[in-house]
Amino acid sequence: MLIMPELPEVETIRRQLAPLIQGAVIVGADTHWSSKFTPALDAVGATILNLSRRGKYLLFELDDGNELVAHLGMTGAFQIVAQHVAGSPSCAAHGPHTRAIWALDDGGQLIFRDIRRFGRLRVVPAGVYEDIPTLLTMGPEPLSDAFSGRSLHAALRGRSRAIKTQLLSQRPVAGVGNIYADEALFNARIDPRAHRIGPERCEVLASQIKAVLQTGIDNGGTTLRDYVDARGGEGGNQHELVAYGRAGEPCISCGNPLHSIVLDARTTTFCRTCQRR
DNA sequence: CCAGCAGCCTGAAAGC
DNA sequence: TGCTTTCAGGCTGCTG
Repeated sequence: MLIMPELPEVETIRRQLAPLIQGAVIVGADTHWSSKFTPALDAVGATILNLSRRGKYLLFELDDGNELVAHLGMTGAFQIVAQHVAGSPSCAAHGPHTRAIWALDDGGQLIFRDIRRFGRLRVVPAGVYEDIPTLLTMGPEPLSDAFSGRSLHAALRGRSRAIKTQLLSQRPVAGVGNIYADEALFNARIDPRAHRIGPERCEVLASQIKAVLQTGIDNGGTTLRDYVDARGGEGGNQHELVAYGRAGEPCISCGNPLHSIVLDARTTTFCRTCQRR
């Protein structure tokens, strides 16, 4: 499975998973040996009260005052195995890419798979993110009123890096990754390498960030290759993409071929004609 | 404080 | 055909 979980994909997983695990007691666990995943063992004994999201992070609220913080990295995915499974939970029993498994009191199991192991699991006191710098310094939720053209412009002030790099840093706004950054910048007609964005263009960009993320959620996320969500289904947002993954194909606005560059080690697709610095 | 960048990973695709 | 190389990229942690 290849997935690229940005805010819409994580939100889709959250909505599907939440009703299946709320109120469940974690009665056992097993993890991959890496310290990226072993902290999952610390959740054993707790009850899952709620599942929320901050940017691209999933937050499992536990009844002992702690929080299980999950980041899906590039290829992470959650799945519920509903049928009763006898014996201790075992990652090895669920294929080569299972990195964590939690046994629930109803006999089911919550499974975290992650082929490339870019994901990470941690248990921290609720809301205490001192050891998770990206979460600690994360900007406002893009679909909240706290994020606006004004807040974006203020966040960019005094920074010198390219606008796309800023967006991916999670600091001006939470949850934007490579796909939706390219889409929003295309729709806002802003060159991803632009360094200075005035108040008016920040208004347009903020509006487009909200729009592409909301559309992504409405479509159940973007499916690349054989990505599947928590239900094993696939999203439909890939059919809406106008920039990401379309290098060499005609711009939907001017018809010229879209251009591809590498910006901060990330593939970046944009229109040289329509998008201005 | 900020900018820049190597490193982490593995399967798919491309190259030879 | 089969082996090797390249590519994908969110975040962390180090250096300057």
